[in-house]
Amino acid sequence: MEENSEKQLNFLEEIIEQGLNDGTYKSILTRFPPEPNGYLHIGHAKSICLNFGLAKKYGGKTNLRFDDTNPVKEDTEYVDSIQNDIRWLGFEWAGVHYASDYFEQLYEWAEKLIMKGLAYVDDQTLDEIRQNRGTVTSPGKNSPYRDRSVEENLDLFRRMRAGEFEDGSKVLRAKIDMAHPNMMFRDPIMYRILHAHHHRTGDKWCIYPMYDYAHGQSDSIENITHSICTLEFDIHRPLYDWFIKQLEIYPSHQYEFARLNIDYTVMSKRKLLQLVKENYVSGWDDPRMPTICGFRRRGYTPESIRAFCDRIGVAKRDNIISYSLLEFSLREHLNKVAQRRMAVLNPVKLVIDNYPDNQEEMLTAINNPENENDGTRQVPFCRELYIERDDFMENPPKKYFRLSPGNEVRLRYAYFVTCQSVEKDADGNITCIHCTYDPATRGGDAPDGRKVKGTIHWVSARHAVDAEVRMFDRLFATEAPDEAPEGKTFLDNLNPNSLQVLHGCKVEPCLADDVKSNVTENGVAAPHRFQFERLGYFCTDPDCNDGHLVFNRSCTLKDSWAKING
RNA sequence: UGUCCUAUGGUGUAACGGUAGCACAUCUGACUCUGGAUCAGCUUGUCUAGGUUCGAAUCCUGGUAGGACAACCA
Repeated sequence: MEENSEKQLNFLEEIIEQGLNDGTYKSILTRFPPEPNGYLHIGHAKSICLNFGLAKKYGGKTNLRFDDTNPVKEDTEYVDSIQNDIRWLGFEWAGVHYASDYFEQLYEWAEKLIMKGLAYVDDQTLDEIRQNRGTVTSPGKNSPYRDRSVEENLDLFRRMRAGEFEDGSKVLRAKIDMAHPNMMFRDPIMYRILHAHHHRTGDKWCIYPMYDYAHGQSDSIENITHSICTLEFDIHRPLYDWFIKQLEIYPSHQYEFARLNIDYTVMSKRKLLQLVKENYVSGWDDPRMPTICGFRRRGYTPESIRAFCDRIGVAKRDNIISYSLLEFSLREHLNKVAQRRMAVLNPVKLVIDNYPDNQEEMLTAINNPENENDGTRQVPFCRELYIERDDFMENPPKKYFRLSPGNEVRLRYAYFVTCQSVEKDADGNITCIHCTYDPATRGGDAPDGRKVKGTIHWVSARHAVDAEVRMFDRLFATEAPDEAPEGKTFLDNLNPNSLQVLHGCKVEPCLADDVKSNVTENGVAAPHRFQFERLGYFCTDPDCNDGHLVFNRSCTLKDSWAKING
């Protein structure tokens, strides 16, 4: 298995191993380069796991670099959240860098390019530049300012920096080829004038470099060996290489992989921002959001997200991963580590008529059958209990193993009970189920060896604690929410039932104590996670306070009854 | 009438000229004090047409399909 997985390398691992073997580099240095203009999402997690994971695997390092070349969109709120999320995922960077740290160097290199006759100041308007760029199938036209002298360009560029010109009145362009079949080469803009306050450099600059002029050089300055990015930058690579070549600086190389897509969700920062800003969700960390902080609040573990990223692989073809793979990764981890508790989400009262009214007892429950070290706990039991409404049917279909008139089931870790009768209200709703129990089955086993097919969970009505439980479903109702018909947008694909809040749920009393301690994960606050038996995995929400318990459903258990039942 | 990238089961991803494998999903069965977990098993795939070769998922050519590129965004 080990041997096998070592042999089956993805294309990036092959590139790295080849470079290591032929001595192109002694060790590798990667970077994760987010723009601080939004929160990280699961797609970034893929990139993080790749960049940090690859470096780790080959004994290299990874820099965190904020690509902060557009002051109007960026904010320190985002740089904080990004660092938080990377740490929580379990990765540590070698150094934190900012593209803005390199503004001075970038500026000097721009002058160098001007002096080599490879850059010029263009006075055309935005519109003119657009017009003259041509289209993908037709060549562009040279700017009338394209042949200014080196001296004039230098003078103008220095005055741009000095703040003599209005926003949008001039740009610095690389002088390449306005007829190039690759649009990226049609005299790409290197600098624009932006009299805007930058979150780090303040008002020092009024000209800011464009992505193409900043990214490769930033990689080069840091001696990044492998600059790994998503496919849409593929077409930028020749430009990336061009600047490095003309500047005669360290040759970092760019490699592209296909970004992550998951069904029933959207992955664009712009759309996620819109969901937040227009209040379709409660915030960036709404548990329905595909953001890292959303998944964290939903109860996902760093381990499960890393396992997911491992499993989806990496290649260059477009892909849409099934959400169920994410849930599988979560269940796989939580099944091993989450303690079990009993909680009744939709309670109906059950009375054991032959159990003495004045009697109470404690029963022993196993905390986690997957981990003996988690031990056991005591659960209070008495004459009156709550069970799940779904666990009783007056007229059950075939193969229904749960409680029904005359049928015997096991109350988990407690007793066998048999349903004798039900009480109903005027509308015919069941208000109370009457049972008798067999005292000999204490703990859940029958000394006479008789078996029951069904085991149901319960909580003592006298001891239960109230809780609010938030049931989440997919945020979008359609598999590919980005694909909206004419006149519609992705917002029309929102699932109106993505959140269902349940009040008056009844949970085991010990949960009230469980919730009191603080949990951190890699230094970041994290929720308590439990398996509510037979229901799914749930975690505490930050909205919990002293008198009020709030749980989020992270995911359900696999439910083969639901399948049978349709 | 552009340049570039991509094409393997339902979904992902391996196979590097020599037995198409793995995971998820699906379906069967076993087991079970969670209709969970676990275990065993079944079904399902090389876009297409040529070419090279003893042999092609793999190399070559054409086609088809999908994607990226025409922000003073990244």
